[in-house]
Amino acid sequence: MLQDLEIRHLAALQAVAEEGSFGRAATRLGFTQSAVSQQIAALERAVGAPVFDRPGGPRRVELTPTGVLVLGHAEAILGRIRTAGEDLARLRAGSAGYVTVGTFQSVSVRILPAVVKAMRAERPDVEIGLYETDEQLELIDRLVAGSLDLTFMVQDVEDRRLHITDLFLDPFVAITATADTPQSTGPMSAEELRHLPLIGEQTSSCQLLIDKGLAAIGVEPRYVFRSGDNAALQAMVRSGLGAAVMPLLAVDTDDPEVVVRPIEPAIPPRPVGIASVAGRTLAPATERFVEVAVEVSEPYRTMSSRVATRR
Amino acid sequence: MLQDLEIRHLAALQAVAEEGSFGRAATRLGFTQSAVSQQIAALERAVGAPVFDRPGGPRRVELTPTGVLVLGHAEAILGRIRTAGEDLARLRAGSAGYVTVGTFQSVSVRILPAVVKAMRAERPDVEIGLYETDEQLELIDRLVAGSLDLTFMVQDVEDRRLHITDLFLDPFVAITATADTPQSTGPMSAEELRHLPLIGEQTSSCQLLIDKGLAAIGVEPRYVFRSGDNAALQAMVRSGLGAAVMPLLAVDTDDPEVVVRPIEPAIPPRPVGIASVAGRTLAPATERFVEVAVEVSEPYRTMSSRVATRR
DNA sequence: TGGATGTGATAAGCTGCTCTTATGTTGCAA
DNA sequence: TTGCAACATAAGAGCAGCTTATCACATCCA
Repeated sequence: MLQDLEIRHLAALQAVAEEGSFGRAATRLGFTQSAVSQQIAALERAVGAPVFDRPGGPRRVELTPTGVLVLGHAEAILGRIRTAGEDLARLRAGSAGYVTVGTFQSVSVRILPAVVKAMRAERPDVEIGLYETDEQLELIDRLVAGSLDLTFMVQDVEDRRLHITDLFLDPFVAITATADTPQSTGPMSAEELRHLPLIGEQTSSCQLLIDKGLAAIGVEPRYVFRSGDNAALQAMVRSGLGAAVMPLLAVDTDDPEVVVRPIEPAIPPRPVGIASVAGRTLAPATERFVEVAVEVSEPYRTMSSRVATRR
Repeated sequence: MLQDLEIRHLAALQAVAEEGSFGRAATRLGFTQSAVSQQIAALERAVGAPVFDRPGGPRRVELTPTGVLVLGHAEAILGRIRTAGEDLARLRAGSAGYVTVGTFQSVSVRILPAVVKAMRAERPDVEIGLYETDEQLELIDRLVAGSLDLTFMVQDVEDRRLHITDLFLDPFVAITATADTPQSTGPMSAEELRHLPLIGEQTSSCQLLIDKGLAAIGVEPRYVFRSGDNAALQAMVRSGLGAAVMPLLAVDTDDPEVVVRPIEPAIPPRPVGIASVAGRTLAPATERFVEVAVEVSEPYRTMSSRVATRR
């Protein structure tokens, strides 16, 4: 019975309660008195009891206790609809919303701070949530499952479920301790790599790429230490434990104690992109996030081409 | 545009979101797939954007960001309707609700405690609000204005706006200090009253009734003290300052230091009743309050007839 | 690769709701 | 009593929304 309630009935209830008259309420709503009368009758049928006392004659109609109760709920519902409209307007304008983004270590450190800063400056009401892991498959699973709107990723696989926006090519470089690199910083040869003790990541999607790349140029790496943390890895190199092959993005290039050297012959750079689920509608704020990510990674596009093409 | 939203559309949105399929949602709602498809289309027209991504084929349809937002509001609204139904059921059963009652001093002390106690025992979820004043016109104004559901009153006027339930006749009696009343407690004669110093109320609707009644039996009262508080008044009598003419209900008959005596010839008792606004629908809890008031004042009906008929 | 299956969209037709217009009914006021 | 003002009700017109039937499309499996 209550299922037959209609929003229009609730609006009529509110208007009549405020005006104290079916006729005036009808004028306000743009209906005839008869229509409002029938709407209230329908509402009373749905509710199962009269909502107005009609004293007859020129006196105001007044709410019954039932009417007072229903009006309370009606105003809450009508208010909800009003705020829903405001929320929709903000969502449409992209000025508000949630964006949940998957990320991994090197992006978190080099790219994300600038993206988040730009978004906060441009659209302060957009909330950004982050989820970081170096397991790319987990990022993709979460993206497809819907708990992420976007995720940064390395495009090492084709996945037709994803729509990927390219950001830049991140070349693999070798880093060695400055103290252990007397000669001028030329490229690192495969021959040299073959004999150096290496420091690597824990087994991860990135490390697999590195090993595959090294194998392609005939290097079977000899790891003497592994760490899951890029900064720790670089500290090991700095202390002279060995060299490392890392994606450029993961390297702190401001560190004077290490030398960054391209690898010769180059191994294929990892393409970094940002992915959404193919066919899924994105909120404007989310689409803007992608654009901002493209803008912010502009320097890495030129830099990577500089390093990558220097072979 | 948002005005075209219908509750049925919101229910469809919720069902489809939960089922992940238009067809299954339709089954659940008792419609055909086509109907649900059209309902969602209508909702999307009202909202101005798609609420579902339809991947095509046997995959689940998924909410867009707009859909997530609208669904949030939809569930709030549907929840409101559900709780409205529950509230209505309770109101209908009379097991809950607000009753606001006007009262005056003597009723507050002698009648109300028993009524409130009985109501609380019988319907613990009914809330009772009280408003007390000895200005009867104010009680009636508030009742008619709607800030009171009921009011206790003395029926000294005809008022066609009110619907009055009789409770009992409250006789006027004389009280004198036990110490000053050596002879056995016979009725108080007009002659005796004429010579006694009297203690009276402040000018109030009740005091006016008393003076009118006394005038009718040829007594022009000589007041030596006035108080607005019945207990204070009785204390004055107790201390020997004079006698008092009071409605029986206002007298603490358990006080051994005062003697309660009928007046001879009797002056017309005041009829105590409980009033609601004529034509106004009362909540079941409110109607029950009136019934309980009638039950509780039963002893006063027999007592008043006992005293009043003894003339 | 091609058909079977499952899914949503769309067209057509019909039902029924919800308006409007017109009139009835009721309570108040003069 | 009459007149007025307000809500209720009846009847009809228009249209929204449902059902049936069909299309279009993607996946899955042989």
